[in-house]
Amino acid sequence: MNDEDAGLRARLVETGVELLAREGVQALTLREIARRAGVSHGAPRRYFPTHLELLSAIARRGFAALGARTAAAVADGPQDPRERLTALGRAYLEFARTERGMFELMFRHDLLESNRLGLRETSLPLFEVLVDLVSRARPHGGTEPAVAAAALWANLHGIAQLWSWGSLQLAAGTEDVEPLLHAALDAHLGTVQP
Amino acid sequence: MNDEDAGLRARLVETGVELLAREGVQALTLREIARRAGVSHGAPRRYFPTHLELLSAIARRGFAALGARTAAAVADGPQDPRERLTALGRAYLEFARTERGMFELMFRHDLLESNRLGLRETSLPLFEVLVDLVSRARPHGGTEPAVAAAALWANLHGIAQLWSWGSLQLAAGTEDVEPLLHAALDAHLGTVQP
DNA sequence: GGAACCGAGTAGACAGTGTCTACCCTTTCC
DNA sequence: GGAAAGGGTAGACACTGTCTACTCGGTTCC
Repeated sequence: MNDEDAGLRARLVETGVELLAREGVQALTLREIARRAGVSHGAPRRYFPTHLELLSAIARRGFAALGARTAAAVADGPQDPRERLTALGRAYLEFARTERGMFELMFRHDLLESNRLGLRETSLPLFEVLVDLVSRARPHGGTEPAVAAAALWANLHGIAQLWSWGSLQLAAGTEDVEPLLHAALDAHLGTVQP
Repeated sequence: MNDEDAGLRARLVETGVELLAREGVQALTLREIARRAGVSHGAPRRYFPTHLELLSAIARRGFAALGARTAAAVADGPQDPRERLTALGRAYLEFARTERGMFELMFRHDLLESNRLGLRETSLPLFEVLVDLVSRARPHGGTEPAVAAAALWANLHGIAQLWSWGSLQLAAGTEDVEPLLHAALDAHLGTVQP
């Protein structure tokens, strides 16, 4: 009882994150999380009145991680906005690939609707970075920057989503997601004509 | 028992489709479907060994409907490939909006993984139409047609997905999805410079 | 210092779920 | 006419999420 005790609340979320990574989203039972955290099945109820609220807390960790990872990718690379967008997109797709269960949980409709996710706080920063980069990479664009950024985001998300279940690689006829990423970036930012 | 009797199998799927449209995906319990179909909870087991297989059969109806609707939209309009792609995209988004529950069910990961969906048969035709239209609307494109079509599809799908839970309209600052559709089409097909 | 209280976790109940198994009932076949 | 078999019933089982009564260790009163 020394390792990051900090109350049961945090331990439950932590346990959930690990369980999710290890065994997938269908393993995220309220009782199973409680079991792994070493408490009775009624204990979580004090902190999370319902199962969905616990899942939302876990998903929020995912949004934070995704935001941090994409932000790091953007900060690391060179300054060229297009390069940064490439890094951002790659990080997004990489997250969806490696953190499959988390990514699936994050975008579950029943979670998003009963919105205790606080998306406004957790994912708007990421989006603002995106708007900034897009408007700098595409200075003479016709469509409004926010709309263009939203369209690009949707493209990244769609690629991540469809890629994760293999139908897209079948359609595109490639085993690598990189061509799709570049196709999306070329499309939304304009191909540099040599 | 005259109304489209045709065996319990079809009736279960039909009941599931209606229940899904009326009450959403969380209402699609095996027992509830059986109840509404007027049989005992063990009856479906003869035709669908597991709950997932019944859900897959229902989802397959969704893919068929989506394919039919987009095909009709493409066939109806004018011949210009870009106009047809606009109609296709609009039909796709409209389907996601009006058939929310079905759309959600169709792209559930646990369904897609244990793949009894037969996606190769149900959604590849739609994709081939897409490839054809894209290559005609974008005759001098740099990227391979299949990849470009896949990227566009992913964009449509991402817009549908993100739009359906309201974060995208918040981000893009619009209540209408049409600007996003046009942004995506402009991006992937190239803006016609006047 | 003892009593009242209160936060935190336990344990059992309850309805509902998916799956499995034993049991009917009707129809068909020979 | 009796056997066989397909198609549906009904009950059991383990499991889930939620609710409620309870316990137990500390803290706070007076």
